[in-house]
Amino acid sequence: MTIYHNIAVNRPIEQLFSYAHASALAVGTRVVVPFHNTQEVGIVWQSDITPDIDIQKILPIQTVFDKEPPLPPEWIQLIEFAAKYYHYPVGASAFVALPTALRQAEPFRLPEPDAYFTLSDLGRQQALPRYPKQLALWNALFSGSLNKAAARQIHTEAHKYLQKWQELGYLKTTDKPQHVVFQQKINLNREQDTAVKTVLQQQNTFAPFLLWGITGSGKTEVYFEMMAEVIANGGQALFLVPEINLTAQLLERLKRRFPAVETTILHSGSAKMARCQDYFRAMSGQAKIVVGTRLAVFTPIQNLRLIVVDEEHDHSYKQDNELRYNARDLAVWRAKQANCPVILGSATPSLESYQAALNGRYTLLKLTQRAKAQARLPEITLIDVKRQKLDNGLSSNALKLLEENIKNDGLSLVYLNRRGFAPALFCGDCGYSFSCPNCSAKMVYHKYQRHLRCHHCDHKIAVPKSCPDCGNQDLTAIGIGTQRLEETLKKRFQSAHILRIDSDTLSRKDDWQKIRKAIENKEINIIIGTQMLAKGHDFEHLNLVIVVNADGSLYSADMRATEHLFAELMQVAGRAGRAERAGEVLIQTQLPHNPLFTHIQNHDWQSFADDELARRQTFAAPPTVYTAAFRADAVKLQDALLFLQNAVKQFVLPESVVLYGPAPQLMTRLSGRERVQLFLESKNRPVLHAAVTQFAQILEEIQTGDIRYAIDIDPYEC
DNA sequence: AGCACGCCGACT
DNA sequence: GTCGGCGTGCTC
Repeated sequence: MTIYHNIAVNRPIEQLFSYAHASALAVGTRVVVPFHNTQEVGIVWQSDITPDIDIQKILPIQTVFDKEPPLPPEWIQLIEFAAKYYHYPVGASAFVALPTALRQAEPFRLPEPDAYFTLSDLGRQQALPRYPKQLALWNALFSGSLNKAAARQIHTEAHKYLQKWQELGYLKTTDKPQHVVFQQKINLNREQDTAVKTVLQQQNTFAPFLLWGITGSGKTEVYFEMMAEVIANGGQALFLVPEINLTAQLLERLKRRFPAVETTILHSGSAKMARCQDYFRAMSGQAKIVVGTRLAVFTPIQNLRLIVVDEEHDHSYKQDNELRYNARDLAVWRAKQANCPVILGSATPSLESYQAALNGRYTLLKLTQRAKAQARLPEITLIDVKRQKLDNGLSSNALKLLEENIKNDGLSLVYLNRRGFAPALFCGDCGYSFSCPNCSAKMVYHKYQRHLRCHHCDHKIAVPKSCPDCGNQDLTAIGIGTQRLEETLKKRFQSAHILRIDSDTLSRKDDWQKIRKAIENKEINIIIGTQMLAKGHDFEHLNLVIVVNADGSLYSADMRATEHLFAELMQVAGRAGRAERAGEVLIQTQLPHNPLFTHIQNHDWQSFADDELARRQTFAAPPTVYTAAFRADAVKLQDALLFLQNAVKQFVLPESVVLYGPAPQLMTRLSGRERVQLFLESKNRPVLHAAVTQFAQILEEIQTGDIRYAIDIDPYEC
């Protein structure tokens, strides 16, 4: 008997390919098939089909990985949806979503089914261990059951003690986890409690929530409480965090709150095999909590009962290459598929989610109080730096506050989102500036590395001795970067301990632990930091934040720039005064009258969002309309431009779709290629989708030679 | 994406 | 006469 199957392969081509096998294979099975003149990994996408090509041409499937459980139908549906929605080939989409070990043409050996340990009756009568780590393990075994992986999360030497206690007869093993009892119950305030109860009432229905909670309002406790309940009922929870937020701090909190719950952490750093195991542990229902960055949204989860998307406004949920998906949006789709609640949480929600809450698609939950009653919101002061003389970018007010804070043994953060010594080097005579040969950007002056570097393509040149145009040797560094701030502050406060933290100083991963310790031990007076520091890292005693330059994005044409700046400033400001000591924030700006700052000073996200939403309405910008971007690049600008222009000529613009462009992108040159773009917008999503499909077809037909292009649905940059 | 096929310039 | 440039087209 011959059964035909449609197989998805990892190629950027739209079609599936038909192959023959002696028996019907389950959809989702991994296979190896002959393709072109090599072997390719494939996934059975459709089983038992009637092929639409000549049967003579159909080749047999070569290998079937039948020891692996097939990917579940829900996963196939999810990929299918993502591929269609983001206009990316389905085969390639599937392989973006798969852990690397499963992209290889090798069988994956499943880990042994886990044994679960719990205390036996004899064990329950024994005296408690004396050492804290052992005690923690004991407590976890007392209140629930643990497999080895979960035990190791509590105590790295757990296997030793498990063996010892088992030999003594203190333990019994089961193949199913015991009902899990939770150790500590956290006291929630009324708002937190209401949020938890509201969500839990809808446990078995698709229910999207927007959880708006000011910084320090205890969103994490709310998530944990809901997760606890869902897990106690036998379900699994998916917890998405932005890239930068997957910190040791969060993992410690999870471990403390869920000592006896099997947790899986998926991120780009985890080893290939480990990630693959996690995939299967989640798929089989073993892992109760799946934590991860955007990629984790594709984890197959057997009994998904709750999804949390923390910091839902964060742009790192959007992938900006290959399959350009937004994990937050796919999370909502998954919740609908699984009939479970999804919570999008943020102190500064995205306007998309806010609008959804306003028109009733999402339920809005509010946390307006700081969880620690004594922790007050920081006082925010604006400094108009337009007419003030600055000392290397710092106002006299800023310097005064820093000096006082050093005296008082406080911790200050000087925030500037710009690495290097100075963002540009100019000739003092003729005004020549050094630009990157590959990109439309100035080269950044790095004083200590003695080079100029492009922050977009990483092109480096030695610091020039003289102007190539007029020969003048007087070259001046214009503007302020973190290196220059560091130099200035070290000169000024010679006895203070000053630490610069940006991606230039933090090259090695383990550096961070040491730095954390030093900061927590109050060995540091001033931290100079970039965006890296703004998110996810709490330092209890941080009480002064100086924002050196808040304006960059206010001059930009990007609609979302303001939204982004607001979130960034709120986040940075939120670093201050988490403990009992009141925090102080100083923002240096040239545009103090921009209404954005009033809202920042009042800690008033909602007014900001209302204003901004009204503005978007008048400009017919997202989220009022849906958008799609088409970006093309070529070595010559003209080629890329003509490519899109020719497509427009053939395009039949549907009613209620608006076309903008094509025009050069904001950053026209990047890595030696010239980039142009075009937008389609519509109030109606299906209409837009149809228009995009039509346009994509034209592009595919006329694409030649050097031109590359990409489709970006719901783009962030526009 | 790969990889082969295919039709025009500089080489033993 | 051939080696090889990368433009075009196909992969069950």
